[in-house]
Amino acid sequence: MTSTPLPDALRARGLRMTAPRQLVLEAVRRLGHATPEQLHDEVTRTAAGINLTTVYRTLELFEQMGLVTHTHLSHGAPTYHAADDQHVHLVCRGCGRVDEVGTELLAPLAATLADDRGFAVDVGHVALFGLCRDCAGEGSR
Amino acid sequence: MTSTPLPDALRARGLRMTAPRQLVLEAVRRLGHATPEQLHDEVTRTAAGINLTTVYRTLELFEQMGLVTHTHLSHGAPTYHAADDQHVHLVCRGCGRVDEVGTELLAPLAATLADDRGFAVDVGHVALFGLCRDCAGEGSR
DNA sequence: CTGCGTGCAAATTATTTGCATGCGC
DNA sequence: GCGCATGCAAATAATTTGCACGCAG
Repeated sequence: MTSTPLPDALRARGLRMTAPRQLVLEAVRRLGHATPEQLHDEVTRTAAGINLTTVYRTLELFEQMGLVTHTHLSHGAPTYHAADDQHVHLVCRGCGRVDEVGTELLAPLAATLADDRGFAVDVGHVALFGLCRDCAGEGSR
Repeated sequence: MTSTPLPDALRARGLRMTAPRQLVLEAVRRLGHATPEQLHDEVTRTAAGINLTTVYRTLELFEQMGLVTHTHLSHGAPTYHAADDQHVHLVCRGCGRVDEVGTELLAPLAATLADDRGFAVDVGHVALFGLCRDCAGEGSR
């Protein structure tokens, strides 16, 4: 199920398989999308010895390796998620709720941009801001 | 050209028209999109006495008033731009260049999301990440 | 005159970095 | 055993806040 075997991915680069790395990746996959701090919390729940610093370093490493990506959802909270879990984020500016939709919705737009401007949109990195059904309703109050 | 008269907008809320506010708004409009620090630089070029703090406070105020909005373009750099200058940002992850396209490209997508999920996308707040024509070319090197 | 808005400096939060030790290979 | 990765603590960057004065209304 876990599409990318971590040990292999690391070995392929002459890097090492360690507990913190394993745990951080699992946390990323489990939480779906989370800030470095939230990930640290989650990891700490299992292994108390993990340092926030290590989470940052590990995330940076994983990002270079293409295992995770990060996006800015709300106000300056960088959010990490597994690269093999591609989806578009719908961030509600009213209630802060983050919803997800498949990337296929962006396909037409991506095609247009590629054709028109030669710009290759990274569809796994998209966050759209707006108002969800509930908050849009309240807005008309 | 300046579609919203600042003094009026401020007075309408019982707020005051001051030099810093005038300057910050002008800077936002002139730069198109910029970080708080860049705006501070720009403002300082004209009036040396303006404090970074004031820029932050003024931007926050303007945002509440709906005069400017902010988006996160690259890695955690909040970028402000005038609300009446709506466009979609195309951020190249290769060279960092920020391009702009009209919001009309998002219309079909926005319609689909509204119809499908009841989510009202704020099209003036969208940033799409990816690779521009130049960087996509180098990628195949 | 009356308070809002500003400048200044300090506080707070988020993130990065250096160094010595431990562990994977 | 060798060197990468980690933990710890301190450094740095980014943003916010408190207070007293000056200026807009």
